[in-house]
Amino acid sequence: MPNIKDVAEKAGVSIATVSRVINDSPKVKEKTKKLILKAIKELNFTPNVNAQGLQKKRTKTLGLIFPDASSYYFAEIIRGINSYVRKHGYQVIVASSHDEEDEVRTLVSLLQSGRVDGMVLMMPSIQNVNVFNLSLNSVPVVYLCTGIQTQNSTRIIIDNYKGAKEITEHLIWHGHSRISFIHGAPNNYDSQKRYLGYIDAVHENGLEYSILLESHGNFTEASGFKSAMELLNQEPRPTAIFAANDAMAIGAIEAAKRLSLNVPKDVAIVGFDDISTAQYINPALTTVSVPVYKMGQIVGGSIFKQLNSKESDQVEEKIVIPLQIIIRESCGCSSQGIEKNPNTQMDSEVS
Amino acid sequence: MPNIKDVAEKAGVSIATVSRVINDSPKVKEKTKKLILKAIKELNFTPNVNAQGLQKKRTKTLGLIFPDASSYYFAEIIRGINSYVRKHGYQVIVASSHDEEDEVRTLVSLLQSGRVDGMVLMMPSIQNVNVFNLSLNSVPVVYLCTGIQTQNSTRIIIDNYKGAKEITEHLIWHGHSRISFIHGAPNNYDSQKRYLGYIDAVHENGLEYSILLESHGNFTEASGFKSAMELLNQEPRPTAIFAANDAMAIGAIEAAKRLSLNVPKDVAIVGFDDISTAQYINPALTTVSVPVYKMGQIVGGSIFKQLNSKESDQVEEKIVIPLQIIIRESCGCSSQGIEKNPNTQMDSEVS
DNA sequence: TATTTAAATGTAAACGTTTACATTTGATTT
DNA sequence: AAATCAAATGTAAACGTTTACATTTAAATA
Repeated sequence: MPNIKDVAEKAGVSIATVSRVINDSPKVKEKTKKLILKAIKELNFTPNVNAQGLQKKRTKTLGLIFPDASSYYFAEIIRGINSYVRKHGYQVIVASSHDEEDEVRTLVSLLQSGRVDGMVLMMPSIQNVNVFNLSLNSVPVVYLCTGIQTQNSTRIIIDNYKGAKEITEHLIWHGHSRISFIHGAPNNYDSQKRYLGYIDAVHENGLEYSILLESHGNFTEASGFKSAMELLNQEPRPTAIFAANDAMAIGAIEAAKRLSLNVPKDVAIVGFDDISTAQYINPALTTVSVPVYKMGQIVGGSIFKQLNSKESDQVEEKIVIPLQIIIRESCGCSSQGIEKNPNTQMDSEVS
Repeated sequence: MPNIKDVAEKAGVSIATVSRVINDSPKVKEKTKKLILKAIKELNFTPNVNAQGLQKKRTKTLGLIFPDASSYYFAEIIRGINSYVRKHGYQVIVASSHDEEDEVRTLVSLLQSGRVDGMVLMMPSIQNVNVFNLSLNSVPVVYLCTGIQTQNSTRIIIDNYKGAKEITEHLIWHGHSRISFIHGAPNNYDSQKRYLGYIDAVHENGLEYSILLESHGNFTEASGFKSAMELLNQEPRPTAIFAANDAMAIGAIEAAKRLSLNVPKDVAIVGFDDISTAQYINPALTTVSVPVYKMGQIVGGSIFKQLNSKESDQVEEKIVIPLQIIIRESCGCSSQGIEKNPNTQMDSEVS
C-alpha cells in the first residue's frame, strides 16, 4: 500500500507539500499540485486514516448508540443521520445493544479511544442519567429522546405531548368516552410524555377516568396484545385504545380480532410512530407520524454545528420536532378518507 | 485525555510494560501487572485506537457496503453481522448508497485508508464485477448474493432457485396453470435465480408458458403494483402471480384490490423474502423466508475465519443458505393453516 | 544590480502506540 | 562467590500523517 512518501518521491517534492495538497491548503503552486495529484492517482494512494486521526484528532467518524438498530423506527433515523454526514465525508459507527451495561462500555470506549469525533445517544430510559456526565465533556454529543438536559449538549426530542393529546382528542371527537392507554416500557421518556398528552386530553374534556383504563406494556407487539386482552375483558369495556406505539397498537388489533370484536366499530385503536406496517394492517392504523428520516438530518446538522464551534461557545440547545397525526381506518374514520402519509418514505426493497 | 505515558509514570514502569499489559502479553510479573491495571483504572485510560491501528494495522472495524441499510431485509442482516462481531470486540461501519459510483468510492477509500480490517459487500447487481478485483487483494472480503466468484474470497448466497421452484410448485399444486412472474431489478442476481426456479417448475410440470406471463419490476411496491396491473388486465388473466420479492407482491395485492379481484380466489399472489409486513397484510402473504439474521452470523464467522488465516491459505468458499417456504393465505391456503414463521424474530419497538 | 518581500517548499518534531532488541534482575548451578 | 540462565523490564525505532518553523525561490522594488 503506497504512502505519502512514495507519492512525494514520485512527484519529486517533499511529503509536506503532498500533505498540503491532500488537505487542500491554498499555498501550493498550481503546477506542483497537478504533479502531485497525478502521482496520487497513478499510485492509487489514499491517506491512512489512522495516521491522520492520530495527528489531527479527527477521525471523521460519528458514533451512534441505539437501543436497537434494526427496528424500522431506529433504522430510519440512522439512515437520515448517515445520509447527512456522508455528504461531509463522515462515516458512522452504530452500536446497538439492549444491554445497558454493554452500551455504556461501548460508549466510553468509543469516545475515549478516539475512534469517533462525536456521538449520538438514543437512550429513552431515564435511569441512565448518571452515565452521561461521565467525562463526555470533550466530545460533541446529541441526546435523542431523553428527558434530562445535560449541560453543554444538544437535546433533540419529538413533540410527544402534542401528538398524543391531538390523537386522543380525535378519539373524543369520534364520541369515545372510555379511552384506554397502553404504556410503553417503564421509565421511557417518550411513553411518559405521550401519557401526559393523553391524560390532559381526557381531563380537559371531562371524560370518565379510572386507573383501570391504563395498562402497561413494553413497546412490543406481544405486550400490546396482552395489555389489550386484559383491557377488553373488563366490564364495561373501553370503547377506544391508545397504545404508546404502533407495534403495541398492532398487537391490540390482533387481540380485538381474537375476541371477535370489530375494529373500529366495537373498539377503536390508535398508535404512535407511523411505522411502515401501520398502513398495511387491516384496518389501517390511525397514528401519529414521527418524521424519522428528517429527524436524522437534524441530528447530523446539530453535531456538525458543535464540531465546528469553538470550545468557548456553550452549545446548549433543545430542539423539538413537530409531529402530525395520520387519520386512517382504525379510529373509525371511513376508509374513503385514507391518505398516504407524506412523511413516510417507502424504501425500495432490493432483495 | 490520559495516554500510555501517564499510566507508565503513575505505575512507575516503562510504557513498554504498560503496552504488554494492554495486549495481555504473558511476560509481565503478576505484581507489576496489578500495579499497572490499577493505574489504568485510576486514570480512566483507554488506548488510542488510531495509534494502535497505525502500528498494528488492525482497526477492529469491519466495513459493510449495502445498497440500502434501512430496509428491513438489509437491516436484519446487518444486525446479525453486528451482533456476531461485537462479541469479538469489533465495530461495524455501514455504507449504504443507492448510487453505485458513490458505493465504489466509499469501498475503495474505506479499504485503502486502513479504516477497516475486512469488508462485506452486498451488491446484487452483476455489472459491478469489474469493480471488485480492484486491488482488494489484501483485505478479507465476503460477497453477499452475487453471481460472480472472485478468486480468494468467500461468497455467501441464498438458495433462491430451490425456494422459487418450491413456491411455484405450491401454486401448481393449488391447480394454477397460468402463473405470472414479476422480475426484480434488471441484472439482479437474486431475481435471476428466482426466475430460473420459476421457469423450471413451470416447464417440468408442463404448464402453459408465454412471455406475456412475465413482467419487469424493480423490487419496489410501486413497480409491483404497476406490473400486476398490466398482467391482470390481460385476457386471459393469469390465475396466479409470483413476485420476485415481497414488496412487489404487496404492490400486486393492492393492484388486485384496485381491480376488484379477490386474492386468492380470483388471483393467487406470492412473494419472496418474508419481510415483517408479509404477515400483516390482508390476505397474509405466502412467501419464501430468508433467514436474514442467521445469515449475518454466518457472514461474521466467515470474515473472522479469513482474518485469522495466514496469507498462504487460499480461502475460496461458497456457502449456500437454505430457505423455507411459508404458507399463509395469499396462495389460497385457508387462514386456518397460518403459522407464525419461526425465522422471523420480532423486534421490540422502543419508540 | 542589489535589496526587499511574498510565495512556495522543505525539515523535523509530534501524535500514541507496538515490538525487536538490549539490559537488568534475581534465582539457580557450579 | 562466581558463573549461568531465564524472566522481567526498558530503550528506541517504527507506523503515516500534519504543521510550526526554517529555508529557498522568484518576483517586485529601489
